[in-house]
Amino acid sequence: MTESASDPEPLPSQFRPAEVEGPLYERWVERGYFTADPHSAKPPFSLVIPPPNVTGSLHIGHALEQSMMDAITRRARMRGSDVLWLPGMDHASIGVQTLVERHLAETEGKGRFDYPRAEFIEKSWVWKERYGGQILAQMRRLGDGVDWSRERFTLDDGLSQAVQTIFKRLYDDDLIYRAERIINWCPRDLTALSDIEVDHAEEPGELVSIRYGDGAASIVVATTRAETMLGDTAVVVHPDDERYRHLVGTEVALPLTNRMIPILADEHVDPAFGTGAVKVTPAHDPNDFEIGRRHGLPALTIMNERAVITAPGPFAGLDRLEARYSVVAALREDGRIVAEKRPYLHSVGHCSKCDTIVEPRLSLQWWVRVETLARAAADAVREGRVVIEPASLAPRYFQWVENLRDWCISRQLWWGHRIPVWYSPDGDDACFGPDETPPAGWTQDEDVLDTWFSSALWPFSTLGWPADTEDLRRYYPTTVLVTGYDILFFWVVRMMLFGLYAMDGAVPFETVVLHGLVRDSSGKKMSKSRGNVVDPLLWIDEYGADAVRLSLLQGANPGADQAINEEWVVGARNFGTKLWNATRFAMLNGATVEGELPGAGALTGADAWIVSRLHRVIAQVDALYDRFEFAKIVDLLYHFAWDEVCDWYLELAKVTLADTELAQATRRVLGEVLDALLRLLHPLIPFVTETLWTALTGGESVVIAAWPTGDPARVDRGAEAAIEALQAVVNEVRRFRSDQGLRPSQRVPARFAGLGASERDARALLRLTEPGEGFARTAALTTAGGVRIEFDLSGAIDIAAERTRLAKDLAAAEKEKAVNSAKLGNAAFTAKAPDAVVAKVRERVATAEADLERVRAALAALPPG
RNA sequence: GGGCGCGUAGCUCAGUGGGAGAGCGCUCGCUUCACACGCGAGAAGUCGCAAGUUCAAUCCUUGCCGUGCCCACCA
Repeated sequence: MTESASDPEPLPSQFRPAEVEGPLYERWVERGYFTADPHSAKPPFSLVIPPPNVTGSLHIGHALEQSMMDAITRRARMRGSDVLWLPGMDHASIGVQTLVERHLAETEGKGRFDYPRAEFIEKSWVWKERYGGQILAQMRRLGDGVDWSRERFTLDDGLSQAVQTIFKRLYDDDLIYRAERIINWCPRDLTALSDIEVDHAEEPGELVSIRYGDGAASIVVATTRAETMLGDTAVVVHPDDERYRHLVGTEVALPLTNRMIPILADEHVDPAFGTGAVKVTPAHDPNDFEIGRRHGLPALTIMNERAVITAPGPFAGLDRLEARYSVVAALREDGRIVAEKRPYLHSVGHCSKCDTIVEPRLSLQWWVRVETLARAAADAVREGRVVIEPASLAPRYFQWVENLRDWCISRQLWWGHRIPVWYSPDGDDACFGPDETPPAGWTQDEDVLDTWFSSALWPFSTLGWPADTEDLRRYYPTTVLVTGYDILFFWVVRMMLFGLYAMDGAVPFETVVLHGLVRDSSGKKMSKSRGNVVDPLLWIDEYGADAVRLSLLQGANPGADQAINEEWVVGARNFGTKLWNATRFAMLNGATVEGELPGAGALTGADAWIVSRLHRVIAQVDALYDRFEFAKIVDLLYHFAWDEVCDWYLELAKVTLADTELAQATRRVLGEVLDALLRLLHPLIPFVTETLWTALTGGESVVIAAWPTGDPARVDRGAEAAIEALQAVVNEVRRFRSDQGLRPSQRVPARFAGLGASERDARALLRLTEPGEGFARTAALTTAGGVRIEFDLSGAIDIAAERTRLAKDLAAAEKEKAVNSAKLGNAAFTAKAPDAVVAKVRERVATAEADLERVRAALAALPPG
């Protein structure tokens, strides 16, 4: 840095995000801008962060989600609300436990069961501190205006009390129960999983057909899981299936064992599939379990929790996949394999955390009875008490909530909320609340709760529930929830279930704003295996947080996935630089926010125009915020700032700034427009706007500045029309100059007719000088406004090029006239089309005729040659 | 199998029953006194295909093709 202390420039020549973002953020936090005040007279506006899992670091999707929330809350704050954006993290029970186990295996070579439970949990807390801290640091880098004084964690004391309280309430209401059913079991993580923690994938397997029994009493069944036959307790056929009618009620010998099993009839069977006969393994298949229950069949468990065969015999001790191979081999040897289809493509469920093939397992677990809760959750949305944005995603919500099955909430894990049920030595069970003490000698259930159980309480547990706190009364229901559509089922639905239940029918949030997934530049899903994952922090380091935020919001169409690419971020960074230079120019030229802005009638030319445009834009931005249309908000402000303010207004201001009479008004308008523009952009790009706004206005912080108000009285149609006419002339002449190969710097003499007060502006923008002595007309240009411009090109004009271009214009105008005249000639059109449409077509014919006129005149004015 | 969505410029995406748009990329020109992370000019699309409704279809309806997602089932 070689800048001298007397450097007259109020701003350095370039914005350096890395140097200013950190200090700016810490100042905002220290000054308490983000701290909610329940005693404030302002209206409350609240939202809770979807708590990131403490499994690692933030990804680009978090950056998008938090950019949206930050924009929403910063604007709400500027609009005069008492804003609470509550931050926190989720303990992510199975997610973290899996990672900790993996970490311990790598570092200490030990498994989970090599540690006492308490020690394992201790190690998990160490993990939480490490990665949780990383996540919080990333949120600060992004600029999240969260209330750090209210940060929560799903496993902290208060939230644990909330979990225990609602568990007991549900238990007492008979909405939580314990039952033995088939659940999804991960043989590696050794825990039950809910349906949505299982990912299904089409995979090649085998379908083998096996003959059970012999001779006339035999029946052929097909299976993809031959090893489960060891636990078969029946064969079922469809009751109407003529092929097997004679066998129903008889028994058949189960191969490889000495057991006789019944052949039964059940509606579940599809006679058209396979042989129409199904083997039934009630302990290892959910459908078979239901069949078994209907017919009172025994359920034989033939595997242990690690999916190793326990059924006595030659297969005992084999893993399920080894057993499958061995069982088929043994059957083949017995001549019982009738058919084999391999590969056979079918859907296989995998543990969403460790990818192990899940094993349906008969198991005693805790369940939430969802029927009544789900009905209330559906009603709340149907009745409009909760609004889903975009509305097009509401069917997804209903599809889920209306087909919800009871929720398995117990997990055979250690990291999480332990189930608050105790058992007496006699085996009785009872649930105890946070302030109750179980009788001596009773022991607590070993299992913990599904991580989503505590997440479901997040909108009110974080505010102090079950205590009747000031925060809870003021900030519940929360105003808006921002989250990905992919989490609708996991989280949003469950918050609805529990929120309505715990809060006596009060919804957890008034609006759900759903965003899509951030994908790579060609629209592919980001994944570690593809190697196309981008780390938002790397981009923040290189281009600044504002650039990353803006590039993400620029693509954020409601509920839709978006592609992201480094080039997008570069473009967003460039926009920040543009703003920087525009503000720098304004300040170097005495832009001011002091004093009253001259009234609408007192402004002239470009000053009146840009103020008018500003107020239109403010109104449009407000309307777009109401629908959370971030991509459109960015588009609108981007083009207003770049095209209108920078490309046109600043250039026109250069003219008036040189005029002693007009300069003062322009300095004030410059200050006014940039002040408002920076406020409008602040929720999107907080750092650069803060730097520029404080420099421009001398104000304390744009964070606490007022959001601009659109004033219809400031809209000046006359001023807009005048500048539009000027723009038409300037564009036309620029095209002429470019076609003619005239250097931008070359000053060209020209004579105007018909442009009036804007002539000086046009001359300045176009570098046209007054005609001097000996001005000889060599070319004339007329424009749509009836303006005529004559050039003295001293023979330098490329007449052939100009003639070609004019011929092209002529053809376009002729076509335009023909097309629209034809419409007017169509009686059906003039009779049935709305008057406004007909009038518009008439106008287009008139415009085309005028264009024809001027192009012909221009052609005629061309010198021969 | 059920449901939802998408197919618009080279790429990523907006959009509307009545004149096809943006960003990036591309071409040409420019050290024009805020900015080359810039300025100016320009090229580029049978709006997936077909039929229908309509005075009028990129937009509405139906079918087809392609593509993505969600749910269920897959013995």
